[in-house]
Amino acid sequence: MPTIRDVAKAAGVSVATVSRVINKNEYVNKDTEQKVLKVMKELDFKPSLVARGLAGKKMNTIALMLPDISNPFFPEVARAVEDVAQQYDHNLFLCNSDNLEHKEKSYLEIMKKKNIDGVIIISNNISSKDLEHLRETKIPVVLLDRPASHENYSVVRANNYKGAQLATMHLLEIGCRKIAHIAGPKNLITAKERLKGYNSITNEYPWFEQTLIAEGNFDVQGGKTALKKLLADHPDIDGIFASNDLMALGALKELKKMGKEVPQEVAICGFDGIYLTELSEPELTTIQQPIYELGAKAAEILIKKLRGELTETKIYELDVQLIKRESTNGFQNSRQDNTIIKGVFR
Amino acid sequence: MPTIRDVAKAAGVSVATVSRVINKNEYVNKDTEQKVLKVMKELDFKPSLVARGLAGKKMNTIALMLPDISNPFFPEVARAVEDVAQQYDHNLFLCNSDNLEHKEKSYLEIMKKKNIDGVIIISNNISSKDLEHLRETKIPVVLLDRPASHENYSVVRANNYKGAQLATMHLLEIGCRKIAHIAGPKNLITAKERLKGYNSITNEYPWFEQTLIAEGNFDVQGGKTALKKLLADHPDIDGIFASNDLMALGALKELKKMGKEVPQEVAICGFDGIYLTELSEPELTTIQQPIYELGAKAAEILIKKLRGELTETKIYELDVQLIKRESTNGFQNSRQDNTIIKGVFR
DNA sequence: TTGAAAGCGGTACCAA
DNA sequence: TTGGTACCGCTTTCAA
Repeated sequence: MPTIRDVAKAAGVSVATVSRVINKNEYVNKDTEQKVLKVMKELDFKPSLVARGLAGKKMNTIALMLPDISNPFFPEVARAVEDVAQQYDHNLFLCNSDNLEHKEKSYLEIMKKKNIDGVIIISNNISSKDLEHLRETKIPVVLLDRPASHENYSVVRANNYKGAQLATMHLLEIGCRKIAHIAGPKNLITAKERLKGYNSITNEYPWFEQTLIAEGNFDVQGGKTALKKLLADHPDIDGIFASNDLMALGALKELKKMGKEVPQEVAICGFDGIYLTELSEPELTTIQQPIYELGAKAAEILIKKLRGELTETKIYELDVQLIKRESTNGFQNSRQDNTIIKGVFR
Repeated sequence: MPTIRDVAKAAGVSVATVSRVINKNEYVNKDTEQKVLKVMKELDFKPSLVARGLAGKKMNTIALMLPDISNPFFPEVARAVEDVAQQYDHNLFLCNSDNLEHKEKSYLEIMKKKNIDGVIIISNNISSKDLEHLRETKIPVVLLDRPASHENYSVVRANNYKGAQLATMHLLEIGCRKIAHIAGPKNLITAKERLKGYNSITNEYPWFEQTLIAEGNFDVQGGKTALKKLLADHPDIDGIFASNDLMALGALKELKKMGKEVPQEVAICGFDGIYLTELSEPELTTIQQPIYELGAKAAEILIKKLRGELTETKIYELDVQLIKRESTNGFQNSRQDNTIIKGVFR
């Protein structure tokens, strides 16, 4: 690989001049510029980004830290981040943390050592301390899907609370009269907010009790287990709002196995809007998060930050949307108390 | 961030000595070593990997180039690659190529400029020329899921031919008497091999004809479209082998919509063994590729190569496995010619 | 408008 | 066993 010196020599100019041509930010005589460009072509010169990085420039690399790329929610985020990064001539470092603090810390260290320009973090347990540590190094951070509590960082997230309300209200509106919730892990803010949204609606109903809430681990198995528990306690459940789609799909499977018809006997609604929800049978009603947009927004903000075009740190809350599909369409209300809901909603 | 010179000064030794302590490959006096280590702790010294890279060392970064991380097959590969990379203290560059040649080329250029140590490529159209170009730079390459034709590169792939045979034979064995194939894109070697495998079996049967093969685009929609075409031409199809799981799932959906019972009327088998196959209703019989292992193997080979521990370039063909599930379990053979198959298989 | 040269933060060779 | 220092390939003053 030819170096900048080779080019300079071949073009009969100084290294500095070649550098100027490369970076097009200082005046260079048109003729010399042409000459240099020509030589660069001929030699197939490719400037070393490593050397440039050492000389104080950005490496044009951002990192995306997430729990597990093989979990269906994240690939779409990653895709979005990479698309935007590419658009701005940046590359993507992928970090699977498994939500393990030591892996997260280790990655943060590596980012410093590799002069990563910025990082998008999706994590539940990054401590403020670690983030502060990162901040000393001036590496811009964007938090994805995280709480508002980190005042010092930009946060991109979806409106989980409202989404949960939409889901619960939808189940009520189609006639469900005993709606359970399969909640996510307590330590996840997103899960907590969805639970709150569910609570804010169901609280007002006489049939509501705490045992209508079961916790799952955001995966398919968690949904199955939670469903079994719920149905054991409350055989008359006729509506289920699961805190994410994977658990909803698990619950769906389990209901089938138990011989319950969905949606005729039990209606079910998920959260996230991952691709799988269109493939299940019946197709799953869900609260669609703008997954791609979340990633894209985070990437845009990050890149603007590290370009210095953006300094404010604020919260970007993206809107969610109810997608009605088969798993709630066709529910048969077999009870008499149709009127309860009306009193509440008007 | 403190530099190596800061450490040297604070410890009262030379830069060279500090470097020796860092790299532990030359003898250093125990006492000085301790002293230096202590100072490094105190100053929270983190050696710049960029500087090290410029000085001729490896960047400890490998790239994974694939069509689209949001396609369900790839995240698991990526996960495997990253796990192994991490194990060997390497990081992962993620490149979505969308199978677009210009994106692939552009990424290869960037890899050179960033001193990427090695790359795993999953692509259908990387030309040998591009690869040769990469080879000049001595960047080791491992091809994943690609043809044997690239004699100069290590290749990791699954036994597609055998897998297709397994699938087809399974359908025959459960009693199917007219088996169609939803093939993948003609330009994909994997798809071609699966088609060959299907052909090798069905060729021998009187009912076989070319119109029992329809081509899809390896996605859900492709499966739907292909199925409609097949059933229009051959309403009596009772078995379907799809070249990948997504198309099988699409076909499944479409069959449902048309009122055909799966597996009672039509049995169906996919290929890949992605996670989705366990979630569909009915659960999908499929040929399981060792997806994670494919990625892990590729990463291991690559890292061994760039460490110089491996120089031979060969083909690693991993075994596939038939996973029998509901989509073929319970097929009802309504015909009389049960005996045909027996003649062939014994 | 261009060139010379001092870094950037390490590695590694040569001496001592 | 250690220190001095050229060098990796580029950027960026400072002068010319």
